[in-house]
Amino acid sequence: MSVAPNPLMRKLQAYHTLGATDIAALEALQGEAVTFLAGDDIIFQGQKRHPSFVILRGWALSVKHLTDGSRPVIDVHLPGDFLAWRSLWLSSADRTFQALTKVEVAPLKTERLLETLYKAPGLARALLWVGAREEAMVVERLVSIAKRDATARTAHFLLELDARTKLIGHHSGEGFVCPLSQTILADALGMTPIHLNRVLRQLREANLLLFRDGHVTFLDRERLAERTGFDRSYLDEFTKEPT
Amino acid sequence: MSVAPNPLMRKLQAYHTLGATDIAALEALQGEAVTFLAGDDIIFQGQKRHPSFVILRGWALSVKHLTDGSRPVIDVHLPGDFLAWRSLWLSSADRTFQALTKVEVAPLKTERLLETLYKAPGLARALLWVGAREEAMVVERLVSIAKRDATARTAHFLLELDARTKLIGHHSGEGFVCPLSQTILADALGMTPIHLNRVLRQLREANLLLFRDGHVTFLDRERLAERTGFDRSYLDEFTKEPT
DNA sequence: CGCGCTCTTGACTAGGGTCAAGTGCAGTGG
DNA sequence: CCACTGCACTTGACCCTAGTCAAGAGCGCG
Repeated sequence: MSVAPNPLMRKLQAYHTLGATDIAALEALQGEAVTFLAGDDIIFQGQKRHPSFVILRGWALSVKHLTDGSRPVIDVHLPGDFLAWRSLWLSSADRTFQALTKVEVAPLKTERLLETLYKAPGLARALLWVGAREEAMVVERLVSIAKRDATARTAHFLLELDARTKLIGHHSGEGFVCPLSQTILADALGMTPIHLNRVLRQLREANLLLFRDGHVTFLDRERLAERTGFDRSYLDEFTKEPT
Repeated sequence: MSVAPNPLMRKLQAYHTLGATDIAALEALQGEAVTFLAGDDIIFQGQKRHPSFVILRGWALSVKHLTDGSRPVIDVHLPGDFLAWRSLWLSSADRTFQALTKVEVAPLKTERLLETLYKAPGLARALLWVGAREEAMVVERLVSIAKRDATARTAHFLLELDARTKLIGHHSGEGFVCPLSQTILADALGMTPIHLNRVLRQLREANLLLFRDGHVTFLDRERLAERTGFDRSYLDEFTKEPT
């Protein structure tokens, strides 16, 4: 598996053509890289005037602290993803971002953001696209948890990660490296690790996919998509050229 | 119940002070009002180069068409809310927006958006806040469906609508006018209308809230929040002054 | 008057949660 | 080298929340 030198650039370029101005503006937005170890909090819920980052290497999670003490997983974040850029405009961070693996991130210099975007409209368009795509993913997960059963939900999420890792080049063709434990994956899918384990066994026994030793391997994407009602058009949003 | 003349302005001003430039820019963004009747599609899923609107009067829904033919409700939209502004940057609308009641909307003129925001930074800040707040609500609903039981979920959603209607002045102090049918509300909460009906009965018999004749009336917000594990700090995000 | 829609309630069922026990392995210290 | 601990994973048995099926009431409307 080859690792792209710059996942963010790769992701943006997969969809929009960036000019020299845009690329320079994007690079000027990023500060010096910082490293967090697995388990570290990168930004914590309630933090005021928190920074925002873009992930260079490694995976992160966002979790939400509830009053009952539980910490459900909201999302997973891959290289090339932004962390907490929305909540920059709230009074404080609305969730905690933590390193899932060792993670390298670059802080975003957002003081002159509006000016930067005005002067680099190609970059602006690409970033607005990223924002819209993120919302589409959250909405898709909402639908997934509300309407689909545990098996379809699991398959759907793993197929989404399949597309996301492809987009940044972290993909082998057969599958991808996935540092999520079953416990965390179950949490992100709104079910118990015990039940996820049963679902994964069924998928494995049906020769649809393997989730093992930190690798997800698809044995039959077609049948998987069909059996779990996976909506192809939803993935197209990620790759299709806009009008 | 009094209806504010301009719900959007009221919502933005509740949080940010807008200068004359910002207000002029906001008004210049809006085109001439259009009316849709209850049940009409305002923007449909898959529509390319779709418009975006701000709601002046009435309630709207966004629903997602799935391959199995079902149409789960993603969100409800109140006066002062934007419709489909995120998906402007995708190749097509990712969901259908439909009028729940008779709805009056103003189209947004987004051609010169970046320039407008650059020249009216106060407005930019307010709109970024709106976007962040919307994401926070979707995330909250995700958590709700994933982690909370039917009763807590219902109470949580109605308390959220309570806060939203207050913000735009569509509120009586005791409760608010709610044109949602039990069928639609159940759909938005990821449960069956039958079960929602049972939940509402329990809440009514416990003297916590009434949902009747298109009105939601809170009998005991304190006890409701406590019994259902409602997170107060989540609501603060909507009203607290930022740093 | 009858159709259709929302709401209501009851009886039954099943998907997935809870509880419990056990395996395998990596790290740590004796 | 071998306990010992902790964590991730696995599986079985049982149970409960919420879905499904069914029937009926109330009401607006052509």
